[in-house]
Amino acid sequence: MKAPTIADVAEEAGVSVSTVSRHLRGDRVRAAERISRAVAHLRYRPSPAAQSLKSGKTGAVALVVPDITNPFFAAVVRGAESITAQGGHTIFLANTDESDTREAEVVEDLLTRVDGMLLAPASEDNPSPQRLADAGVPTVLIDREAPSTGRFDTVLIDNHNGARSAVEHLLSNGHEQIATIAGTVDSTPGRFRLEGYRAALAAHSIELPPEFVQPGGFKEHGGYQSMLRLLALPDPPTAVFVANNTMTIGALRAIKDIGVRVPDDLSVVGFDDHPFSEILDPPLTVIDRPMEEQGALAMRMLLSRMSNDASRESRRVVLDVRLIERASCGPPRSAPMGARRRAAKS
Amino acid sequence: MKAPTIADVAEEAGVSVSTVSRHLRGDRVRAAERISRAVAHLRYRPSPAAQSLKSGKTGAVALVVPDITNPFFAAVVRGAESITAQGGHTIFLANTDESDTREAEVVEDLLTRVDGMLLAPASEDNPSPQRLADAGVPTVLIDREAPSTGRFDTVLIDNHNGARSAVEHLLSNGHEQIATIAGTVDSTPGRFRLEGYRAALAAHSIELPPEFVQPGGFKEHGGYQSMLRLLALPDPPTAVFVANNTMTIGALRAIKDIGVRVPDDLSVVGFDDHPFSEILDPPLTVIDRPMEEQGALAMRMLLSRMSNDASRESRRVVLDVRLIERASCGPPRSAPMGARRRAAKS
DNA sequence: ACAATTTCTGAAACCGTTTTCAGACGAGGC
DNA sequence: GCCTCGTCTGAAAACGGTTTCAGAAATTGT
Repeated sequence: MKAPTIADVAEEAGVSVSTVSRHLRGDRVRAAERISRAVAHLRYRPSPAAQSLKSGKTGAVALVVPDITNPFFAAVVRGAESITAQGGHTIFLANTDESDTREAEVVEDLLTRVDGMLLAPASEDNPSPQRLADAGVPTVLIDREAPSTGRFDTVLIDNHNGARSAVEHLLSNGHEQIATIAGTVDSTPGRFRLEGYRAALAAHSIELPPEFVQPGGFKEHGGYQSMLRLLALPDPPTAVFVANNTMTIGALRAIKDIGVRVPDDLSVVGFDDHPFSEILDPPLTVIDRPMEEQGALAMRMLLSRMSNDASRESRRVVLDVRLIERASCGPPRSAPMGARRRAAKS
Repeated sequence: MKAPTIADVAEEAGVSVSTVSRHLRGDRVRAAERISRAVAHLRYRPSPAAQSLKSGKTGAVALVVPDITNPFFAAVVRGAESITAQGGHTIFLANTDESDTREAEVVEDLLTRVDGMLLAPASEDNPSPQRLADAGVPTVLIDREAPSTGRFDTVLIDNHNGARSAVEHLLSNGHEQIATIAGTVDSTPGRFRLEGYRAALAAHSIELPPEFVQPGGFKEHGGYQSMLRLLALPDPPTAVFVANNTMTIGALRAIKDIGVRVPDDLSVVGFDDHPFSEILDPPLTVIDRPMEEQGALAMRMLLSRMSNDASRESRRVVLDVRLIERASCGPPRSAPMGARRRAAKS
């Protein structure tokens, strides 16, 4: 009923607790055989609480994400998990619901319970990373940077290039009226994906009305509303780059509700792939990235930071993304384009 | 740099550690004001390790799922998380990859680190629940039952009725050649969904060839292969009930690859809804269930079991499911079966 | 002002490990 | 056979809190 302690084992084996402890930690000990039997017989498991009290190590790592139901973060969790599965660390998971205040609470609570933390901050101007640094907790940032960049290990993806190549794909299809549904701009992915979009257009000297950048807040509902607004414009875009997966769902729902046809009336590129992308009609062209690898890499960096001397210079890794071409993009409708192009060039 | 202890606070406030401890636990204390200041000033946080060593409580709860990237389990995590967010428990998350041996390891490791566990066992004949019971860890089973049913708190959904109403929906559309892509049969959902399918057919005295039950193992690839086999049958079904979300993705991919039209050539019902279901073409008819609620309810039951006297009788809750009718089901092709059979063969 | 009562307080024991420190024991060299 | 050396062992002191216990201080009543 009640969990056996090391003293119970010692008694059953007829030795002192010190000897049992030593045997368990791998020292050579005369009564090794008897102790092992006692351990097995009593089903003894050392108390993690007592161990961490003594050692100062908890054997746990925290993983804090803004939204676990987002398939990207689910994949990150899985990637991170696959690394610790080997090495004896267990994972505390927490969800912040994209809220800075919730994140602060969660971080404050986890601070003392873990040896290190993987954190995807809700926003860039957010005190959590600093708090972790102050408390001396090794930290790796995932997907989002800290204000004081360069001082934290960080695992990012190439948001700028991803967005740029999405837009360039549309440009190469002949589009010029290209809108975007952007994420929250005070987050790293939101910021850089918007910049990439702008950079691609600027490279082709295309200027567009401000309504072509719609804020979607990275939420499905935001994507829905944004797409509705874009399609209601007197001079609507012929192509849209949607800056994340959940907004894409909303955007496609709006498209379906309105009855616009893809890619005939409108070309669409999303960000982040999903098994469903392939079976949509038409299959969705997206920017893909190695999600599980991002989580796994972050965890590896954290473990290394935790074991190696903690003062080594911090690293910032940027993973490559790639365009997966499917059928949601095509040339703009021929008739209006002529007029439009002329208008744009003159 | 190094974390302050209660002794540091006591010194700064000019009282004994006992007084500080009492104040922190809520007792009236004369030096309350001074102590609070010292706590704030030093940013003191009590050590969870020391606290649990003394109290025997860890303040943590484990949540063990077979696959975190499955949106259902992601939702369960979120639901469970939303409950603990209030009450001061933190969550250990572990993934078992649907493997019994991995689950045993994980459970064994977490056993000592938590006050209670939420577990979705990989299979029904699986020693983990028993192990938890032996160790005296309060446990609530999610979505899957234990062999010795009735001895654990369990939060299930009505798999049987879900499957039955899916098949009845197809029957009411005029189908008789109804196949199913089943999950793993040694899991609770797999078993009951298959039974529900069979019960619906039996109620209408319909007998079908054994090939109409295809094992898909709850995996996307299994769904893909199964659908391929069904469509290659000399006398293929006119409707298919797919027993979970990931297999449905695979099945739809197969349908797309082969070029079969839904619902004209084939009607499809899936199990578990998803935001994508609505934007598929055609939108997918599914059995829906309250996923987050399932997680939240399980967590509530666990917390109650942990606080209330642990020996109260165990409860088995079965949540209702409902059919969401969309456009992936229609009447079978009007042409008589005979004609179709001939066409397929030639 | 004094006794009886209540409220606060600090010292010390305890939770289950690990680790230091001496000391016990056995082996080997002379 | 005795001494030295090395190996193994157990007692005890941490780790950082909570809680018991007894005593000190404050409060109350007369």
